[in-house]
Amino acid sequence: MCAKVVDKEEKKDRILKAAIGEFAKKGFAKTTISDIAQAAGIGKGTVYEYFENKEEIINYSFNYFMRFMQFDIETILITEISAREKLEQILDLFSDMNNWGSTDFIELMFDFWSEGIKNKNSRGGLLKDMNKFYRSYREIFADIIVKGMGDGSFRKDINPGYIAAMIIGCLDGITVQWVLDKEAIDLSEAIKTIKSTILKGILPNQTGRSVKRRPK
Amino acid sequence: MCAKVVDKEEKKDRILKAAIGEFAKKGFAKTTISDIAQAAGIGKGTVYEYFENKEEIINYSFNYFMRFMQFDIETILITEISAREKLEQILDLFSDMNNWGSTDFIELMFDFWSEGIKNKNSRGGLLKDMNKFYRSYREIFADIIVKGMGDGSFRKDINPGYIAAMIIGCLDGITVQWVLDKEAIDLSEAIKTIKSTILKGILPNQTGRSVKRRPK
Amino acid sequence: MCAKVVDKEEKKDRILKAAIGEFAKKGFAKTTISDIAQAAGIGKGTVYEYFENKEEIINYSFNYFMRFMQFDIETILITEISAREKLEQILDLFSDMNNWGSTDFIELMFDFWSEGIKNKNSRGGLLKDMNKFYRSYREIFADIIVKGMGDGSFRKDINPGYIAAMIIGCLDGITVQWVLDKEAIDLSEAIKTIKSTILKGILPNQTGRSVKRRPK
Amino acid sequence: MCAKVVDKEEKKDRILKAAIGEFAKKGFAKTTISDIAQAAGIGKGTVYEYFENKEEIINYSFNYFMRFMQFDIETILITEISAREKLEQILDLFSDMNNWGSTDFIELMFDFWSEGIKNKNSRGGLLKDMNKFYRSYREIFADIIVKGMGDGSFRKDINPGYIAAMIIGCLDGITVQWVLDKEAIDLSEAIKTIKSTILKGILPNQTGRSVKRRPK
DNA sequence: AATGAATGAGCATTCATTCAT
DNA sequence: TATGAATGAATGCTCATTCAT
Repeated sequence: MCAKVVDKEEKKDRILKAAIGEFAKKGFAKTTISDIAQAAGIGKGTVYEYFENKEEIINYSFNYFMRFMQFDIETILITEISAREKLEQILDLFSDMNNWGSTDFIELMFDFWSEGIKNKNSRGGLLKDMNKFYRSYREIFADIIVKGMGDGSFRKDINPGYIAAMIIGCLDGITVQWVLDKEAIDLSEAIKTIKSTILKGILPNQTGRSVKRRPK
Repeated sequence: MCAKVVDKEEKKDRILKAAIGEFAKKGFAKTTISDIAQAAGIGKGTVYEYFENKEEIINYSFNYFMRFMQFDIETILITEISAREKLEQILDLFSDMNNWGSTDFIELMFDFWSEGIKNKNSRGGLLKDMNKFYRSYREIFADIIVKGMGDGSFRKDINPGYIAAMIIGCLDGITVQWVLDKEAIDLSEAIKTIKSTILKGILPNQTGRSVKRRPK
Repeated sequence: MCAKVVDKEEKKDRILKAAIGEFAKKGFAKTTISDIAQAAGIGKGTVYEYFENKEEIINYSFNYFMRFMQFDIETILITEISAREKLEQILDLFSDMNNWGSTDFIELMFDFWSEGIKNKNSRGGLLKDMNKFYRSYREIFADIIVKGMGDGSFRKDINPGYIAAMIIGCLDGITVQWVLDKEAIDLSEAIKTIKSTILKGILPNQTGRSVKRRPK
Repeated sequence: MCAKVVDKEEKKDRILKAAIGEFAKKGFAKTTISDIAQAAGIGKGTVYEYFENKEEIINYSFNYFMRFMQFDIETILITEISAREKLEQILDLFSDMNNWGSTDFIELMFDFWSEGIKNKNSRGGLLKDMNKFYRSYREIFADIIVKGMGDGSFRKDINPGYIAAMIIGCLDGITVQWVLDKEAIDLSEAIKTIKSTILKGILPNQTGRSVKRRPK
């Protein structure tokens, strides 16, 4: 009776975009399918034509969410600069969050963590997606570290994977503190500290000079 | 005048303990008041004799939750050891989480973050409590840093508060990654990296000694 | 675009009718949404598709209730008869209540009064509706009185508005006594008394003269 | 263990007085046993030592309620004045309600009517009490009417019982309208109208003048 | 395909009543 | 007697999901 040719993927995207917007505003729990449908400009029932249930929307929305969170790391990665500079520039990117109008999207991260871990034992793809994301993120940092280790910018006795995990953890963790208590934490200042401290931690001792000065 | 005598505080505690247990298992959203009552071995209505509503239980449970999370930092703090050693020992404590049977309680942290931030605009005491906790935690670390800076163990050009925030953030952040993806992250290994990297980042350049030995 | 087509107003009416029936049987307090849904032959949740909450159902039901209570005054009003005759005929209508199978609906009036006054301080529309009804009712009677005053059927020294309020009050009040204690009050008899007493009260003095002037 | 000698009746009264106060403030439905106990300055459980259940409190409270409503009719009744004057003075008493600080107690009447009629089919004593009250009230008025009929103050062709019912109904009914819509009804003015209209309705025809003009 | 009307499982919360002390 | 802690039945309301159109 009612037929229409539709780009299914386009519409799915539209719903997801709407969902993320609502999720950011109210969190998963307080966002209803109705909210999402309305935000997407479609009928409530239509949502179920594209997603099995609310959980699936949440799961799918993670990748969409990451697009909002994504900093333009790519550009930095392909630039011809030293590993150390790459690292520094990427870290600097995070200070930008300071200038976002609201931290709604960042706060949504809490919901994803919570939801993801709850799906731990289910077939749920969310945790898998989240971990895929974290793993690839770690890899990016690890690659830089490895590169730096290779050209002597960084110490040789470090484990690139864990340094990567640590850097990401540091950023996540400081973001948590900042989002929860903006009065207590100045994000830029915090990231400056992270940058310089971690760099000192992975840069070779006294660089070449000291080695030269004090050869064995 | 002659009524059943009950240690209200003791009972409140019992309910809270039961609540935390249920929350850890199922998260806030999926834990019903009935669950809590049953876990506490009391009637549903009784819960409301001790708490206004579910939200209040959640709020109160944070402090209870922290007791579970609390590592025995106190002992380390009062021990007569160097700032550096204190720092190292405290960080080592976190590796213990590895040996906890389940990470249910740690995962609950996600719910607290999520719930706390949702109360952002309400009079809700949860966010306040969480921030109080984080602030005092930062202070503990900052005090150690300051001490270390005073006795020359640590560099003088660092900001103790942000170093503290960074350490805590690092631990939180790495815990997140570990909890989400235990296969990818070995907690002990990660903490070793954090420990050594941050220490290198805040320890003074080995310059002092070399300078002495080789003054200009 | 292609959705179930429902006459929302028709359905709202159906729910209201069911609600009124339940209310009449059990009163507001003891009527549950479930009762109403069941009586309307729909699901509990459906009720909430049409009404915000129970209070709204009560408020809306007043107008519906009045339809049950409404006597066919209109017909009398448009008939070409004297003011006095109109008044008498309208009062006679009330004797009809005698022949209603049950007084459940009349008794419901008590609930409306009680509920309406409780909404006194809220934005609640019930009291407003009730007062609107009473005001318009008074106006109807007042108009008749004024007409009768104009053509000399009624005394000139009476206040039509208060006479109207008195007549309505009389009817309400006698109904209360009758409903509460049918053994003690014979409605028809009571209304006869009201009719003749009030008429004597508002008819001009000296009926005797007219009899003399226009003897049969 | 806990013994105390108590005047049971005195305490029952205290509870009833407290109950009526709470009922007037919030109505039956919204008044909890807790409220009553607190207002009476006793424990919740103690209430049940004196009353079977909430319904019984309501039932018993009617007589208490009437005490608040009672106007000092007695004084007027025993005064040596004419029947007509008695009637007028009693009616005037009702104008006093105007000066009561609040109409909470009057509004409670709605609850009693509603509750009373609901007990219609139960053994409930409330309806019985209410009817007893109304019957005795009618009797008081009827007695005055009869007296007036006897001494020629009032017409002989009236039914004292129904005139009494009508007067009381009039007062009840006008009070309802006034309580619901004080802006629309001026109680004193309304009672003036009632007084003069009913009096004209029951006073013998044509007063002295017509008699003088057309003596038999 | 699209829709939104219909639904009922599920939950937080209230409160009259009981009963151990 | 007096009490208030304990209780669970009862209820209003929400919302994910279904399905007739």
